[in-house]
Amino acid sequence: MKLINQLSKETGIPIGTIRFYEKSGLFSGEKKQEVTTNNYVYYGDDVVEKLRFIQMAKAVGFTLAEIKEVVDAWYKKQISKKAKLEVLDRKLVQIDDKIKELKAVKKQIALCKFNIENGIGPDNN
Amino acid sequence: MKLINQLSKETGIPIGTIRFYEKSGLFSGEKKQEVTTNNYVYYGDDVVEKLRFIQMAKAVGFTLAEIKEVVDAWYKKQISKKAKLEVLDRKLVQIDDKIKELKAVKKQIALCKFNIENGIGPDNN
DNA sequence: TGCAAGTATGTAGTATACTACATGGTTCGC
DNA sequence: GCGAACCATGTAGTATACTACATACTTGCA
Repeated sequence: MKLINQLSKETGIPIGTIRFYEKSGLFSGEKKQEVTTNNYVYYGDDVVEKLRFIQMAKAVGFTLAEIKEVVDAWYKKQISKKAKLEVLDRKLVQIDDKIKELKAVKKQIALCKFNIENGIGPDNN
Repeated sequence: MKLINQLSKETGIPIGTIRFYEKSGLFSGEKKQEVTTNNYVYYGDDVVEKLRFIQMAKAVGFTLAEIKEVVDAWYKKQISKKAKLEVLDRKLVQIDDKIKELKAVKKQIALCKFNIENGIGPDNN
């Protein structure tokens, strides 16, 4: 079990951001009932995994709300199997769309590069 | 030459957002000097192209500032050929990173789906 | 034991990207 | 020629995602 500082060191995510994510319901740590002198919160390895997932998902343009959907689909017992699978299938479609769009952007930039290399300017100005 | 309303209809981007993008320096329309009764702004087909590019680039997590870099690399005469190509190469690397991350997220979600389908819950709770 | 470093809680401020609203002028169709 | 629809400008508000700061308590080490 880790304290927040260690969590931050392992993931590179600032402590303030981790607290913000926790407050947003993306995961939660636990207080140890055997410790009564303080109210420090401890986090398991699953939180490190979730943080890494959040990092990746954010980097490709998912919002925290969207990421929370996926995390809930995996961790919340209250949600039915069918509902979970629906959420995940929707995300997979979204991801494929994003990959398609990235390839389109890549193509555009490559074309743009080619034109610059060959001294071809834009149509206007 | 199009007015802002037509631009909005062609791209599906709200007028307010288009104005915001223009104010952010992503592109600019022009006033027609032969028209003196109003100060309507007209946009060329290049603006439609830029808007579509912005849409795609935003969908995959690029910020307007990052998008502006690319647009400037293509349209600004003041920037040297070398500097332009550097910007574009950096973006291409970023895009490849994003594609890699999307594939990693996809793998994670597929695994998550597999586990749910087979009734395997998460380690904790 | 003293004090730097770590932790919790809460509030406020910032950056980005819109979004809405108010005002005032213009154009177009009937 | 009049009203609906459109245009420009400006200001303010909202949502998201942090980021910083103040306060106060706790821990660990010299």
